[in-house]
Amino acid sequence: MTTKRNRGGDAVSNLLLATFKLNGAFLAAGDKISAPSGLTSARWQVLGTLMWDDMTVSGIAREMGLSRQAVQRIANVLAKENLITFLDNPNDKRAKLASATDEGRKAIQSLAERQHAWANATATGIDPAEIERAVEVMKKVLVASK
Amino acid sequence: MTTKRNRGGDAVSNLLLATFKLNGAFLAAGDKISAPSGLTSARWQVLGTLMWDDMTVSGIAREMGLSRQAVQRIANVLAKENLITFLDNPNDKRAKLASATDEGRKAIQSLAERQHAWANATATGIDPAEIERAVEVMKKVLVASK
DNA sequence: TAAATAATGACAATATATTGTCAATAAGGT
DNA sequence: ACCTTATTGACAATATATTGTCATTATTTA
Repeated sequence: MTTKRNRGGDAVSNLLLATFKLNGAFLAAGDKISAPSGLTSARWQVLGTLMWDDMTVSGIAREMGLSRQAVQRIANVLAKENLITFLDNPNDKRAKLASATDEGRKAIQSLAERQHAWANATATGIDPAEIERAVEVMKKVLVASK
Repeated sequence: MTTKRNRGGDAVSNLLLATFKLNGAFLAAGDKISAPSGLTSARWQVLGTLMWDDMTVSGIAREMGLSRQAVQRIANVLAKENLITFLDNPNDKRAKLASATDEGRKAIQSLAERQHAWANATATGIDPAEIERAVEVMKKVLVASK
């Protein structure tokens, strides 16, 4: 006797497909939005994380849900482009603090306008509460999927 | 005067972050599920698309929302591993039909049990209707984001 | 039917991301 | 203090995915 998916299992499977597609679409949109600033979705995300707080690479990875090494690679690229710098971390000799430079902050700020316009446009015609509920469900599934 | 994100725009931005994280978690889960069959998330997805219908590489890409070349690469790998074959397509001399071999079908079937168990387990404790609503919202956003 | 346009796979370059290993450092438990 | 365990960045190998170009084949349009 084989295990069958129940209604919940089917729903999760459909959520999986929807997530893959939406992920691709969001990445494409992000690349379009960030291209004029010389960035990409991935670099924008890492740089954006550093807008308010200096953080270690490992910390960024945890916050973003990516592997440490993926973020490390991006951070090294950003450092080479002088969008971030690494500051000594008094709390850990290994893990320096990544910190956005003025140039990096400018790059992010120049994106904000386009990002806001895109996000607002994308949301038009959809009940915001609906989207917020969807996000809550996704967070639940995220925890349960592990 | 700069454009500010409204509630909908904020919601879409949060959806974006949730989508990225869930995408990563689903890929990790998929790799775990498919590893015992010698597959990965990506290969499983392409192979799975061919369970019922033979399709061209371009067709698979459209269905999956990936680039043509990404699917082409995976399909070539699957062909090399004898999990799919390319059949002549009477309708198009360029685009052969990718078709799952018996070996490929067996690989997918051996995954089904584990996938069902995972999907059911992931869904437990969450109202299926909630997940279904979330999927509908994501589809709406997918269309709007382009 | 002829010509313009689009779709397709091959090929290549590049970006993104995971996994694994290693040595250095940190953190926790005894 | 000591020892075990965990975290971290460097390095490397590999998988995933996009973008661009090209020649070939299909499709649409005039």
